[in-house]
Amino acid sequence: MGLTKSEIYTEEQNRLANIAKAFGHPARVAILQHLFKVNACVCGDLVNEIGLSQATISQHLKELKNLGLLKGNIEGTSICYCIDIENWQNVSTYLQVFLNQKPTNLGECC
Amino acid sequence: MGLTKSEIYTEEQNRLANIAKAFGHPARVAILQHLFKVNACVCGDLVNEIGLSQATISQHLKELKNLGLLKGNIEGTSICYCIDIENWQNVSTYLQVFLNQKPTNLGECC
DNA sequence: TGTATTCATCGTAATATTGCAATTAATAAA
DNA sequence: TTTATTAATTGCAATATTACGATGAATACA
Repeated sequence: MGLTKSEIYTEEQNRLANIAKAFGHPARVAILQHLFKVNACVCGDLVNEIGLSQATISQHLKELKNLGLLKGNIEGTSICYCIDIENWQNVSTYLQVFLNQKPTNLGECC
Repeated sequence: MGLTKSEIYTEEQNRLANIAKAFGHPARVAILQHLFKVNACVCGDLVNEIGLSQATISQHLKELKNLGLLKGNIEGTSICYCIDIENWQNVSTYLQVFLNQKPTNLGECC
């Protein structure tokens, strides 16, 4: 039905999936990479840097902000975006614990 | 238009996004967690373990296989799935390089 | 040879996501 | 005040994803 049944999963499973989903689009990867490089960037610069419309960039920024990965300072009519390093590390670590898990016992069949 | 414009992104950006997308659904997180725990598991067990139909589980397994995260051995009428540890580590490391990047210069505004 | 079991695939329906044009809101500058 | 600039929001269209029932393919067992 296209509707993810979030209620049958654990908190951790839903949180991991939500975090991963934020990185699951090349536009958001590109935005994050650019912000890491310049570490201070207004929305308009991102529109020029990446080949998408201002409206679309704004939507992707919103998703990244919802996860707490970005923070922004208002500078006149523009907003300067940066990576929220502290939160980035929290989110990043949470995902990396999952990525670094090992099998509890060696496989007997494969 | 609902169509991701992959051609405007770098190889790396597309690859990172594809990897992240595989982890971007709680059912796939749950499947991977279970496989890590028991390290050998047929599809039917996953259907019981997770509350989804056999058809849906099979679809999710396909996506994980496409990324090379799983390998399977045929055992009679059933298939035994395991984590492909070597490939898991390749994929995992690729994503973690991205997650562990640092800003090149300190932000001046945020 | 059936029959049962197990997983894959197909068809479908519904929700989610992506992308953009148009509009709105807010501030700066004239 | 008016105009310009910048970003957010809204509304729409199209593609993508999720989920399941039905069906198909392959093997084990009788």
